[in-house]
Amino acid sequence: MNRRLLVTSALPYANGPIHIGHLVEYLQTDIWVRFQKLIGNRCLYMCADDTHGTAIMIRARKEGRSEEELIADMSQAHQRDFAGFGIEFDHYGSTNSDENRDLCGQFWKSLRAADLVTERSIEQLYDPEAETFLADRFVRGTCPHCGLTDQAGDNCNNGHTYSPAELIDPKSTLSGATPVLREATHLFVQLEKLHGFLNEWVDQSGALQTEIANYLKGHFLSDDLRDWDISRPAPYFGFEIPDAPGNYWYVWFDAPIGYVATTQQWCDANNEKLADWWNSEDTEIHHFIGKDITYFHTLFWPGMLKTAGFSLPTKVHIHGFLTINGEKMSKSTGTFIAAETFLKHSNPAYLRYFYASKLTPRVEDLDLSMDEFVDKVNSDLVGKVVNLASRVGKFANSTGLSETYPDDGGLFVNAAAAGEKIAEAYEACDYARAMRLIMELADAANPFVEHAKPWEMKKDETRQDELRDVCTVALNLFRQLAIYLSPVLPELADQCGELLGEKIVSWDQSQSPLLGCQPAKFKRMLDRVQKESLEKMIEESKDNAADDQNAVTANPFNDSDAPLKEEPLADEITIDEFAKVDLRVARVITAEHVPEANKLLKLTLSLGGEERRQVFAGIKAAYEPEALVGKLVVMVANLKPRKMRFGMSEGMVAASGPGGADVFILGVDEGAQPGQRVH
RNA sequence: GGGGCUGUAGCUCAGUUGGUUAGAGCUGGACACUCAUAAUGUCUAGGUCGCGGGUUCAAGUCCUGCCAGCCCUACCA
Repeated sequence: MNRRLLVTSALPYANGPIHIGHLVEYLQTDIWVRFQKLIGNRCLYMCADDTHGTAIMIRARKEGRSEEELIADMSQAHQRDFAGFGIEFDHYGSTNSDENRDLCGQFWKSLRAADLVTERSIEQLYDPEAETFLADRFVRGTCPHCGLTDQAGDNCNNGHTYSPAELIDPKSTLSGATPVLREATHLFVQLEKLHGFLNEWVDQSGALQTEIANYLKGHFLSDDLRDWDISRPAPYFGFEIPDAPGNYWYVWFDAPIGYVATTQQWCDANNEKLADWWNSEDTEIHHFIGKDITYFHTLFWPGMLKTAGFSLPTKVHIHGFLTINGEKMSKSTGTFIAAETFLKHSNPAYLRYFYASKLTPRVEDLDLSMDEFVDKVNSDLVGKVVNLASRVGKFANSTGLSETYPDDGGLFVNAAAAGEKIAEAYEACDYARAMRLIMELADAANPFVEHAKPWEMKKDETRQDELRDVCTVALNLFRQLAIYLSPVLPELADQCGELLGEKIVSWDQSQSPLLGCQPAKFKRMLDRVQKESLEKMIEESKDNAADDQNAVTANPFNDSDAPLKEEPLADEITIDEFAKVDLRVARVITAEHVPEANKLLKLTLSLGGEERRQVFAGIKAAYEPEALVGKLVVMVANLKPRKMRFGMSEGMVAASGPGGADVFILGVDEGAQPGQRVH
């Protein structure tokens, strides 16, 4: 009996482009959906752009255009990237749609009716310049516990946690303004009232991987569930709450409802009923998400669905993050690779196969090692699979395929039988296992050609029937591989279909051989990965990141680019070379004018204890001597002493600026000790 | 600090309900072949299955204690 499946991937946020980390999820989902369709299940793949929230509002403002323009562009870019990787949605929507607004209203009414909504006033930092409330990540300042500067709004690098209101000298990252504390009324969902339901769902439904169920039980469900802050005061880019004017639904309220709204749009266009998909015992709902958004999808979302009377997820498939060469993706090392950049330099089929070969049903991070990537794609895909077709393709074009399937020592039957296990692996999202099983078949197929020696038959007029039989076997074994791989490599399946004149549309085609047909002229199917192309990809990603960095960090403070232009960066040095420069913290003990000098002050610096250095510094126009005494400065302590007209200068005080009155001595934060080295 | 996961050949991993000399692919070495995208085939090398106890006729496989790595979360599990 055929199943009905509704499948979603998390909605990508309209604040940035798709990168290869995102693609783990969309490819995992796409492969699953293609597999389901191939085995004959009715399956819809729904996705949309997640468009609301402060970040979008701010970005649009910065770019000087409306939010609608921004999200329209972003949606187009996202869909272009997804299409480039062969990710095929049945419908791609947007959370900023009429359908979504209506459905949000419907969910909201249910929450009200169930008496789950409560109201409370909270204090939050407010940016008076940008005229908006600030989420924690939009505030930076000094940690109230340890004094570290430029720390995030809720925790510092030393591991202290605090509320943004406690930050010393807080600054808004949006405008650079000092935020003020303001009170605002927020609406909350009392999730605790659904505690019993959630306990049971997490424990009994089978919708969650066991490690996730354990995590939820230990982490959240063991205690009272906190109220969920579900509204944001104006200004906010989103939907205004109908019965609470001036308040907007928090982006995490309307985002998952976007799954339903997108289905609604698809239904309207295809003359189907929403209830058949979101309110039916006969439809399974499968969400694919990353581990970072676990609790939105496993606590709030089921709670909302339950309350509003929709079907609960049959399964929430949670995956880990992508690492590259064992490390987190990083802009500076060029491993933060945009989908677009990847497509420019490489073939999406490679990434589809590589991810498939690494994905398991567990919540584990997936590592993309460049060397492994090259090895795997070249030896598995090209060496074993594509090469199988390539080595008999030309012969087959002249011989055609036999009318009856020849004796192949049981290879075809064996591979047909393996289909069941492979299908089970796909179903369970254990693609790594599926790929392993398929490669075993490829490993068995190649020796057949080797031992049959078709090239000898080719030269002998009397052995053309034998040659045709070998081609028949080899191409049918290849076709089985192409069918089994088609969820991962749809293009290869198409090429196989073209070669043999029968499109691959169903898993069942793997169970019986194709006979008596005339293969088309053989065309090359897949090139080997060039390592150099990956290197170029990484180089370009570095450049992109550098551009980004400039765009992002320059903006909020409006820093000019003139200083850097006037004095460009020096040649790169190694850390060893840097280590030769011994910078030390020093305290200014005395500072006096040098009568004969125009620009110099004579300083005595202490490196702690009895260590003293006399330094002449060209800062007369910028600093009064009295103001310097007692100050901590940074000096170059191992600079070769230089004899000046006024005496020996035994080092340099570090300062920036073009000179004259514009000189700025480097200070050191409180707590530093004279004599400490600067690393 | 707490929770979870992992630790098997140089690398990536399989090892079913404990049962004969622990497997695959890649890499390395030797040879062969030439149909094929320097692809392929045959042979071969390489492991005290993280370490120590225990249960058992028998443990990579079960129990226990350590050690290491990763992930999550932190004066709340």
